[in-house]
Amino acid sequence: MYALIDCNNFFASCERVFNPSLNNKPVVVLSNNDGCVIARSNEAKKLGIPMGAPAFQFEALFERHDVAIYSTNFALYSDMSRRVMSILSNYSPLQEIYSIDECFLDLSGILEDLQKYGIKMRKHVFKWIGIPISIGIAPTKSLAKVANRIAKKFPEKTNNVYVIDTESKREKALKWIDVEDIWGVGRRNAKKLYAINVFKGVEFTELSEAWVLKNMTITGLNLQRDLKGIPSIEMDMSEKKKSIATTRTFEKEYRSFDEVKERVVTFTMLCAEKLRMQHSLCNSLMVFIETARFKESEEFYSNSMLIKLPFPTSSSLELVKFAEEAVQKIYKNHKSYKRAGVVLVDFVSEKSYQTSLFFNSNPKHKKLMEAMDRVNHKYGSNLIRLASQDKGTYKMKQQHLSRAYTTKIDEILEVSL
DNA sequence: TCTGGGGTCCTAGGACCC
DNA sequence: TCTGGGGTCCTAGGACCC
Repeated sequence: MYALIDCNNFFASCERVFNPSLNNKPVVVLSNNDGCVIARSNEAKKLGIPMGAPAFQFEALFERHDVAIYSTNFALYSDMSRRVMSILSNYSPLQEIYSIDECFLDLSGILEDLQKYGIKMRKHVFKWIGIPISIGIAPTKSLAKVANRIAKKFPEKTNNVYVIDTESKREKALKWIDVEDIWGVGRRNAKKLYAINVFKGVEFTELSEAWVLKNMTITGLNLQRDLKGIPSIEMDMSEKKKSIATTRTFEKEYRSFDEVKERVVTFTMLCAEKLRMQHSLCNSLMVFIETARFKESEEFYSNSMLIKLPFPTSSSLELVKFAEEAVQKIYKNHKSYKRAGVVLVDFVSEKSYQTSLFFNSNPKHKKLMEAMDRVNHKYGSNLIRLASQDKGTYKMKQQHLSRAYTTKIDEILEVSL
């Protein structure tokens, strides 16, 4: 059996932990630059504020209903996540951290009543961290997702824990769930399914495998089998990321190459630091820039460049050089840039990798980077930086930022990068 | 005035090989 | 009337997730 544990309205719940006066009140958390709504308390959901809603369109409604508004505080949320995950890891040796607020546990070999086991986890996390969670338990991962949805939808009846452990419960659950609400069925697939009169989960499981494979690829077929109760989606316990990205929408539009370049350099520095943290080297680097996509008065321009590196590296100095080269090639004059990003891909382990006959990463950089990371970690991530980085003079719009209650103050600054 | 950020996996088609 | 067959690797783009 697998459990899927999910924190309820995670970001909003994090804010509530440190400000209990928000309990029973509508709370929303906004994306960077206070742009979109990215988390809502149940009360806010009831007011009809949709996920991803542009904040400026809902200002009047926020005002009218006295909605508590927060800027995104990732230093806080990621630290709270770490704590929740750490507690949950006590309930199984096999934990897949699926996202900042969700994890799967493999419950094989747990002899206790699983409903009680789930309730125990819930109480434990709430008592120690103050975050409410919901738990779905079932014979496969996708069914655990369905069970979790039921636990959330009927909190009183289920105590926020629902177990699918019989064939009749599985059928009942699949008759209940709409096909578009199934994990792995997005808008596109839902449309295809509606077109052939498939609306409920159970109808999806009755489709021929050939149809599913043809129209929804192997991913869809694995999902279908998984929902039938045949485990077809494996646990993924790997801790290393396969790509690392830093992308930002700017607080204003940049017209000069130097401004755009400085931001790209800083993004590369952040990516490189994360890359070193997981002891990987990367073989490719992608840079993209784009103009304001919602502006009708100017034509939208977006371009990207993927650079295949001559050698694998995690040196900030080397990666920055390639990133500058890339941004130079895609930057066009007389445009106003609103967003840019850097993505590192194609990783190898720093412990064993193929060296090149002719070119290799400068061996001196390894120690330099180690020293830099150590200093920046201890004294704040801006202490040692490249001259070509931005000077931190730009300011992200964060009018409603809470404190980094559980971490150092300088990590707030890191978020603003 | 104002619309986020960070991931994973799969596939078709091109380029190349013998 | 008519021009082979069998592969691999890479990449861009699509679809999905939170």
